[in-house]
Amino acid sequence: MRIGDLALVAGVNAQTIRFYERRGLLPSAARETNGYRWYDDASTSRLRFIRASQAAGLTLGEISSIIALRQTGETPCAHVTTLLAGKLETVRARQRELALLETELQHLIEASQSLDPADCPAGSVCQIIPQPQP
Amino acid sequence: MRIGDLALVAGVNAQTIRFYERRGLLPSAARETNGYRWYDDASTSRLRFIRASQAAGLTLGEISSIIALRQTGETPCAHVTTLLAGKLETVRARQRELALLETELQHLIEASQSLDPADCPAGSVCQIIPQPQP
DNA sequence: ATAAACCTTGCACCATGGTGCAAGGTCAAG
DNA sequence: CTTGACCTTGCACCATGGTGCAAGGTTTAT
Repeated sequence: MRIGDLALVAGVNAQTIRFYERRGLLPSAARETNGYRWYDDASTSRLRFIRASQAAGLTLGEISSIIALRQTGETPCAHVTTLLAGKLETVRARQRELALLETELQHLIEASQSLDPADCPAGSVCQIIPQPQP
Repeated sequence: MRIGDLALVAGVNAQTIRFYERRGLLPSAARETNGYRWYDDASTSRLRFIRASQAAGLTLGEISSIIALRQTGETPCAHVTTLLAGKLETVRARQRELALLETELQHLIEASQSLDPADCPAGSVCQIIPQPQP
C-alpha cells in the first residue's frame, strides 16, 4: 500500500508517517520503482503500537527507544516496565501538583468574591492574585 | 536600576526581562542616555505579579491579557475571575485524565508481571503494551 | 492530451517559555 | 590603554508532536 492508503487505514496524516520515519519510529519504507514508499501490514501494526504507547503516556522519544531496543534483537520488556513505572511516578507527581493548584485556585476564586473592584489599588495590576511582599 | 540589577532582585534572567518586554508583559523600559534600560520598583512589582500569576497556572498570554486590560483603565477583576474559573476547570479535566492514565498504567504494570519475555511475539514490538486489533 | 489526484523532497511554522550566542557599544578600574 | 563587566540588537535554538506549503514528478481517468 502507498502512504496515502496507510494514512487512511491508520487514521493519521501522511505527513505524520514521514515524520515518524524520520524520527525512527517507522523503518525506512521500501520504495516502488518510481520512488513512492511501499508499505505492508507490519506498518499498520507498528502505527497501532505507537498509538497505544502514546495513550499510555509515552513520548515519541521513549517509544523510539523501545523500538530501537527491539531492533537489536533484545526483548524490551525490562525497559518498557521501567518506562511505565517512571511514567506512573510522574503522573502521580503531576497529580499532586494539580491538587495543590486546584486548592490554590479555589482559594483565589473564593477570596475574590469578597473583593470590590472599586478597591483595586492604582499601583498594581490586580488584587485578586496576591503577590508575596519581599 | 539597570536590567542586570532588576534581574538580580527579581531572580530572573536578564534575557527573560527583555523577552517579557517584547511580549507586552513589561512596558517598554525607559532608557538612559546611553540607551541602557532603566527600571524603577514598579518593574519589580510587575515581575512579582507575573510570577504569582504563573504560580496560579496562568500562561504568559493570559497574564498579558490581564495587564492589557488594566492598561485601558478598567479593573480586570471580572476577566481575572473568568480566567481563574476556566483554569480551575482545565485543572480538574486534566486531573480526570491523569486518574484514568494512572489506572491504565497500574494495569499495564500489573499485567506485565505475569508476562514472560520469552513469549515476546516476533512480529510485534512489545506485548506489554496491548494494541487494539481492528 | 490534459486535468485531478497522488507522490517526492525540503523547509518553515504553530504554541510554550524561555535560553544562548554573536557582534558591537559603554563604562569604570587599574 | 587595555581589560572586564556590563549593556544593545537580532537571530537561532531547545523540546513536543506534528502541520503546511512550494516545486516538482507520476499516475489515473476522462
